[in-house]
Amino acid sequence: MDSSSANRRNPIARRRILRRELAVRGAVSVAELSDILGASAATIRRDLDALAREGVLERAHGGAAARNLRPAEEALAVRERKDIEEKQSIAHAAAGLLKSGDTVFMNDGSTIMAVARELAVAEVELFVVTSAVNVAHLLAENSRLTVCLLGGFVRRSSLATSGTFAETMLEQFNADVALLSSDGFSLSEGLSYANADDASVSRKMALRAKRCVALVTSPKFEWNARLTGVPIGEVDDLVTDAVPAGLHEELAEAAISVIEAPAMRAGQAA
Amino acid sequence: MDSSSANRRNPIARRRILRRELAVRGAVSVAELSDILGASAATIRRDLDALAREGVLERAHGGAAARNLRPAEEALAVRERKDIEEKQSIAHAAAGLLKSGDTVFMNDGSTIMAVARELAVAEVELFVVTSAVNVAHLLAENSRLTVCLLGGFVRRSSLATSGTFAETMLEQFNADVALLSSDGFSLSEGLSYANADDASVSRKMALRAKRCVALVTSPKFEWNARLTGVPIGEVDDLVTDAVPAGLHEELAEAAISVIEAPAMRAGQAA
DNA sequence: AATATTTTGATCAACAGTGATTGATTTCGA
DNA sequence: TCGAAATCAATCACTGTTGATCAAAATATT
Repeated sequence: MDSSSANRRNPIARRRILRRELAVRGAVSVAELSDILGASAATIRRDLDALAREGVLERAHGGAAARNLRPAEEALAVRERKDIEEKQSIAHAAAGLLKSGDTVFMNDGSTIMAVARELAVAEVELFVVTSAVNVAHLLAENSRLTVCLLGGFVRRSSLATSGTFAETMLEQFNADVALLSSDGFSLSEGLSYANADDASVSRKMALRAKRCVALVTSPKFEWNARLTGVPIGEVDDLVTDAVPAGLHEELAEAAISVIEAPAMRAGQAA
Repeated sequence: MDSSSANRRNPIARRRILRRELAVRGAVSVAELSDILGASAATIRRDLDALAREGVLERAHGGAAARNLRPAEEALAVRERKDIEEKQSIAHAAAGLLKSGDTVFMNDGSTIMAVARELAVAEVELFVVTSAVNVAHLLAENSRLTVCLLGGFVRRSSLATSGTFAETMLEQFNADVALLSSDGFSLSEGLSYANADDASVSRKMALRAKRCVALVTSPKFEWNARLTGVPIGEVDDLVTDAVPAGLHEELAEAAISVIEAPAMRAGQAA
């Protein structure tokens, strides 16, 4: 009724109806749509292909299905996929800094998750304190590692715990190393975060660890996220895939030792 | 209703329903799916094979089992698969006891994980406090649920947190309902556990909740595990697939209300 | 008004998804 | 351990879908 009245209309209107129809029904067939919208199958197919390119839906033989990855899951999945190579080499280098017996803080984020994957196959024995549920989930399966998970509310977007519980608990630990990722990094603001909980937990980790190692992928350089978490003075080491030109000297002045681990696209050394 | 309306449709929609079915039930048979989805067994088999290649599930003769569990920890996976139908119907019944706004304690174990799967697709809004990392991991993705994870050491065998941290934290909550699984159940010893941490956390949950609901699969009846966790007096409700003959009266005397949710092997009501 | 650009619908050969059939394989109960 | 029943992989024919191409129509541009 509603839809048929808007038949013979322009592409934008048609696609809007199409999207709504898809949202309501979850999945639609080309034939149905052609019927509802009064357009030929060819047109519908073109629409669907376009919307698929936009990522709104998933094409299938005979029709399409709405993309309902849960928002959180999708966001995480996308983040996981970004700059994978860079994150992996950073993670590998960072894991190399740890030695058996160390107590390690790890906050959350896709770079940290990459470190966790490294640790899962490494041979060091560690005591790991983390706020990331997925990191704990992965590492707890390993007998070489003792995993302590900070308690508190689990945030949907990042699957990390936060809040008073987490911070109070954190205050009872003293770590050798804190491995910290962030949303932004600059010499003026240090490690910055889009989320207040992340910022707060990360700062506390930095303060309570002897050595603070920042894991920063190159796109994050010279970018300040909303909140400053760890001031630059707290940072001892910086692990990154590539340091922007001109930053080397300033980092040296700030007494930050830099470990460069360039991403290896194809081949890689053992 | 939900599934049948989207029947005879495109592959993606079908596979999505299939995945959801799998997520909720933990395991599915080709015959059931063929019935539910209105597709031939050949098609279902092709779907399952495809999803198995994606690593979503594990193929088996006659059906498939969910595999959202980590690749490791075989023991957990095995326990997960034991008495699946019983656990599912218990989980379904237990989930039905909860109403929006409730604060719920959940300990850990495969039965509890089954409840989590139910809650993931249910429509209640809850505040969930749990010691199980995998439960938190699953539920945190859901916007209807606020998840609070107890902190502390993550045990490898069960992927649950325990220790002083967890217990101290637990003491700050007051719940409406505690959903508790156990390793053994008897009228003399109540809920018993093989692990001291489990016993201790569960007891504390029972004490701090207005209503204590025990989830017990029938093989656990009249079996006392090493440690008593929750004394029988604390138990208000018992959800189980089948109560052994003769136990009904004694349970009534102990003022425990029994909810029997027999396992459904093949057909199931919508 | 004339022309360029985009959108649309029709046609058709190639193709993918489905269900049925078959004979091999596995599972389960006796 | 054996045999019956269920499940499987492989194959085939059928149907509906696809993408490409092209001409007509609608729309925008000059």
